[in-house]
Amino acid sequence: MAAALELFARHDYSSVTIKDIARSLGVNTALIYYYFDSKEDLFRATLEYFIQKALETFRDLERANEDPVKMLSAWFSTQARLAGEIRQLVKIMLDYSISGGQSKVADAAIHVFYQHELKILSSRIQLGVKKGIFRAVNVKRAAQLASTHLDGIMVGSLMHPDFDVASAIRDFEEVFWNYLGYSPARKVLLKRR
Amino acid sequence: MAAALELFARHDYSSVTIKDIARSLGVNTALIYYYFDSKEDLFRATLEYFIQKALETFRDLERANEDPVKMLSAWFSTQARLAGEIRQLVKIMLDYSISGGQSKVADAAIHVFYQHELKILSSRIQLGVKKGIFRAVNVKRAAQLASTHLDGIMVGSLMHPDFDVASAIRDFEEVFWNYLGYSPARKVLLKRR
Amino acid sequence: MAAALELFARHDYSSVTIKDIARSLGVNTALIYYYFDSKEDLFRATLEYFIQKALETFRDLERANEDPVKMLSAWFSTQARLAGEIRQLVKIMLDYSISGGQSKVADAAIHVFYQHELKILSSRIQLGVKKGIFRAVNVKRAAQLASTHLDGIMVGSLMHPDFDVASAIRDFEEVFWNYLGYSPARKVLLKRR
Amino acid sequence: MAAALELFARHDYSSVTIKDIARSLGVNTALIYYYFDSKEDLFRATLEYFIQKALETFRDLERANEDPVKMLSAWFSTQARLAGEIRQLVKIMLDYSISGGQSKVADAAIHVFYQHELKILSSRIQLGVKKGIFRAVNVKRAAQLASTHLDGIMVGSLMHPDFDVASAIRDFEEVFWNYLGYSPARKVLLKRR
DNA sequence: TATGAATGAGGGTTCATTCAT
DNA sequence: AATGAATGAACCCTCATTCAT
Repeated sequence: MAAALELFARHDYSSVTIKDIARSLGVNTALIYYYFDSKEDLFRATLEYFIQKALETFRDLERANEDPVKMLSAWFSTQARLAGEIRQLVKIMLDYSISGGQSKVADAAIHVFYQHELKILSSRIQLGVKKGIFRAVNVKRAAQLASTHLDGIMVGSLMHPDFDVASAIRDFEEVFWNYLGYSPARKVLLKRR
Repeated sequence: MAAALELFARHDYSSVTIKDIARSLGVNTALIYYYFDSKEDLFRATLEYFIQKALETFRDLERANEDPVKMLSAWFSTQARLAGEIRQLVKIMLDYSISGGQSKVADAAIHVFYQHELKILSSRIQLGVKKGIFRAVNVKRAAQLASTHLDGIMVGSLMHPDFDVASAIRDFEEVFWNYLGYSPARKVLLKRR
Repeated sequence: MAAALELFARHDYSSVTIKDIARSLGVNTALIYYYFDSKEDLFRATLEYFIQKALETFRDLERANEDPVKMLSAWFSTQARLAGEIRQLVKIMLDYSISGGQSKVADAAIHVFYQHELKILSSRIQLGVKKGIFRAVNVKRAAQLASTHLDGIMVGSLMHPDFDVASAIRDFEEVFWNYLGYSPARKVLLKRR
Repeated sequence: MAAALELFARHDYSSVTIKDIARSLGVNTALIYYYFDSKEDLFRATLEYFIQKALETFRDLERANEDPVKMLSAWFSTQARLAGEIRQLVKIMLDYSISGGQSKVADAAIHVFYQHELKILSSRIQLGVKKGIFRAVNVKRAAQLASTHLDGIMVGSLMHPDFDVASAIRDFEEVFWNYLGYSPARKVLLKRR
């Protein structure tokens, strides 16, 4: 599945052949069919697997950071650190969505993934609002905004080879803190190039 | 090219066959090759054509609105109004980028498209800053931010069937005005659901 | 379809490849798919086509011979003369039946074929009985008997390379006339080896 | 081999996979190769085994019935009783013959099977003729006739789902006794529906 | 005796593309 | 400008068979 992700993330679903995947693993084509029912099944399994992995990362983030500011901050830096992986995931989710996903399970996985992301962001923003750290924004809308923007960044990096993901995330982070009415520590801002 | 766009926007490049396109036009497959060198050529031509069309729209926007606030406002509402078309365009640009675009001309077209969008946004934001309507933000960064977010919205609407593009644009618009240190006219805010 | 029949009659359905058929025609494999939806479609079309052709032969037989004895006599000699073709047809009908035919149309064609054969035989036997040429046999049973035996002969010739179809038909013919209580012209019997 | 027969009799040789056979036995595919050299070897072995079994039945029949009428009568009723098994056997012999059997041993087995059947029938018909029970028919031809007709019946039951084997056998039996110039016991005829 | 994993060969099918008209 | 027919290459998938254990 890692090999499949690698390829599916670089080319579109139809361009990736089972032979490509097998070759990249140094195994026989037929072996793929020993483990997966079909190309689509492999794709779906890969999608689900890496969605689960990403969810895991999110959950860890949530568990490790009670404090809203710290948590959001960690979320941004995780997105920056794992930009490569996340871009891959976004890319194959896009591929799947575009080609008119057939699998209920994969549909659900994607949905759960975004719902979970929103939930994590919402809950901490909510907490921040309640604690008076943030101003009284519409919590759901704020979470959606962050999630959507990160998608935009991933897409930007897919389309423009010289897109600077790290900078883009920092820029948005600044806007987002500002939007929440929170002034982040100076050091973060000083770090800026 | 319109027929091609329609299909390329709904499925991925590889899934769309020349036969599909010919059938949707009620003509013979071979006829496509009378007008285009190859499938890729048709795709490229389609891409370029609709990029040009989009650029046209942008240019009209620019020409019609001298005032920064009006222009940005018009830009947002155009994005909302033409969301369907723009999403199609974003989608095939994504497809093209992902499959590792080979054509210099298409690459250039995509580049020009985004550069132009940034240029329009930048120039008016700059003007607003100079006029004292906006605070002294980093102009380029602000333009990039808006462009990126709109991409995120388009992608969101590609992936989530029930994604509310209009709302998402309005939400971001609010954040963006806020970021620019500008308080938009009341009516806009009152319209909010 | 003639080329397909030739091959389907010699080997089983699964053993015959589309490539074989294309090669035997000196055309490209893909061309087969220009005319037929699938291998199965080609098989079905072939089956139906040759069943129709066989029915035609039967109908001619019926039309040409009013007299019961002449008609049955002609039927036997036609079976002998066209043994090669009929064996092919029986063979692919067997193949189809065995592999659990899926097509309603083909099922119907086979059914119609046998029903028509029975109808022709029955009607003339009936006439013979009415005219007092034959004894009062159970008409349907007699027709079924002849039809079944001819199938047996075709199968025999499929299984045993040295099976003498002509003799077998003559032998059965004698038994059949005897069964109908009719004494055929001497010359027929004198022809015997 | 019983499992193989079951499958080979229901579908054609090529359609039955080793995996199918293994699965129907609840064992691993590779295990089949522990006992048989190849798929063809398994098929051949199965064929030979069930031919031997059928021969056994014939031999028993021969041994148990000295009297020609009783023996032939028993032969017919055995064919009716074991129609299911015999049809399976005929079917795979057909499959084998059609696909151009390669194995000398299997060829020989099929040949021996039919020769033996003919021998049994011939010898008893001969005896009946000598004893004056039957008229002076051509013994070989009479045996061949019965054998061929039974094949026809089996084929009929393969092709037509509602083919009534028992009736067909009874019908032919009547014709056959008539042909031999023998009037069977009344009870047999009365049994007719 | 039995299994899971692996392979090579090939089959059906599709599709971009071309050719003749 | 338009079409029907034809082709070559490739792709997904299956299957008999083998290997290591």
